[in-house]
Amino acid sequence: MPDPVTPVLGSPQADPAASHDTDEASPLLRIQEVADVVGLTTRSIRYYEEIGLLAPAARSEGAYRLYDADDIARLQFIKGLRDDAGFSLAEIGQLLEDETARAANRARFRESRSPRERRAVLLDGMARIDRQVATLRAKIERLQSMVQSATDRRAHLAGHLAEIDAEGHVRPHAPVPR
Amino acid sequence: MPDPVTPVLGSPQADPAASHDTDEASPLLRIQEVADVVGLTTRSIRYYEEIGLLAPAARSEGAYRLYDADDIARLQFIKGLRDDAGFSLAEIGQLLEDETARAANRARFRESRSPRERRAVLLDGMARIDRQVATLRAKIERLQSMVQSATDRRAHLAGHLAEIDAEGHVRPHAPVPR
DNA sequence: CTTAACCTTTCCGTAAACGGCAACCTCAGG
DNA sequence: CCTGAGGTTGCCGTTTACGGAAAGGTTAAG
Repeated sequence: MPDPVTPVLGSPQADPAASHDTDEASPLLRIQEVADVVGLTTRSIRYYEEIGLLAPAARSEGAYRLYDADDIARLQFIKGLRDDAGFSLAEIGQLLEDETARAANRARFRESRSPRERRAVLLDGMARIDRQVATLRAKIERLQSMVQSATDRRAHLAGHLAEIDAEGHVRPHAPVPR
Repeated sequence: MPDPVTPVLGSPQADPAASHDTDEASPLLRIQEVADVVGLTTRSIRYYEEIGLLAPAARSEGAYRLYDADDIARLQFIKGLRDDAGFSLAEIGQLLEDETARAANRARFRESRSPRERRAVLLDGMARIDRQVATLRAKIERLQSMVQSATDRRAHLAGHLAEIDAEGHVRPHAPVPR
C-alpha cells in the first residue's frame, strides 16, 4: 500500500500564462492507478464523477476512464478539501466551479491579444480567488476563536496553579486577579 | 423567530473555583425553549442525547426534559463545533468527553482541600485543553496552507496585471519576475 | 486466441444526522 | 375537570458519501 501521505494541497496548476503546449503527452492513467496515486478508492472517484466534480480527460476505445495530470491534481485538491478542511462535497463543488472557471480564464487569457480583455480575465480570476480565501478565512476565524477561549481557560487554570504553588506561607485566599 | 445569531462560542463555564453555591436556581427550560435559544431543532437535541452528547439536567414529574444553563452552554458548544468548525458529531463527542472531565475536575477541585490533589486536577485540566487546542490548530494550519496557496495564485495574477498596466509603451514581453 | 486482470454499469446496502409522522402523555389555564 | 399547547417514545424516511457484489465487456501478455 503506497502510504497515505496527504499530498501537497493547493490547487491544480499555478501558471496561467506559461504553458506553451509543451508536447509532453501526459501518460493517461487508468482509474486504479490514479486511485493509488491520490489515495482514494475507485468507487469514490467514480462517485465524484457522478456528482459532477470531475470528468476523466478521456475514455479508451472500450470506455475505460483515462486520467491526465490535471485530473490527478484536481482529485488531490478534492481530497485535500475533504480530509483536511472537512468540507462537504457540495462545498467542494462550489470551490471547484471557481477552479474550473479559472482554467477557462487561462485559456481565454492565452487566446486573447487584447490587453483590455486580458485585464478583465485577470480581474475576474482575482475576484474568484478572493471569494475562496474569504470562505477559508471565515472557517479559520471561527476555529481561532475557539482556540482563544480554550487558551483563556488554560490561562485561568495556570493562574490557580501558580496560586497553589505560592502556598504554605502566604494567604489562604488570594483574590484571583481578573 | 429569534434571529439565528451564532452565539458566543467557547465552552461551557470558565471558572472552576469561583462557584460558591450561589443560590440562583437556574430556570430549567424545556426542550423547545432551549431549541429556540441555541438555534437547534428539538429533534437534533434529542438525537444528541441519544448518541450520548448530553443529558438534560433533570426530568419533570411527567418525564419532560429540563435543561439548565450548563446544558445550554454545552449545546452551544456542540453547535459551534458542528456549524463553525465542521466537526462530525463523533469528533465532538471526543472533545466533549474532555469537557465532561473538566466539569468533574471542577467538582474534585472544590471538594479537595489538599493542595497536592488540587495541583493534579489543574494539571490534568490543562493537559486536556492542550489536546483540544492541538486538534483545532491542526485544522487551522491546513486551512491556512490553502489560503496561502490561494494568495500565491492571486499574487501571480496581480503580477500579470501590473505587467499589462505597464503596457503600450514598454516591452511586449517582459519576462515574469519569478 | 485465450486468459487473467482490470474495467464498465447497475443496483442494493450502510452509517451518520437528522425530519417527520403516530399514538400517547403532561402541564398550565379557565 | 377539560382542553390545547407542548412533550414523550418509537419507528420509518431521507440525504450524503460512499462500499460491495453481480453480470458482463476490455486489454495486455503469452
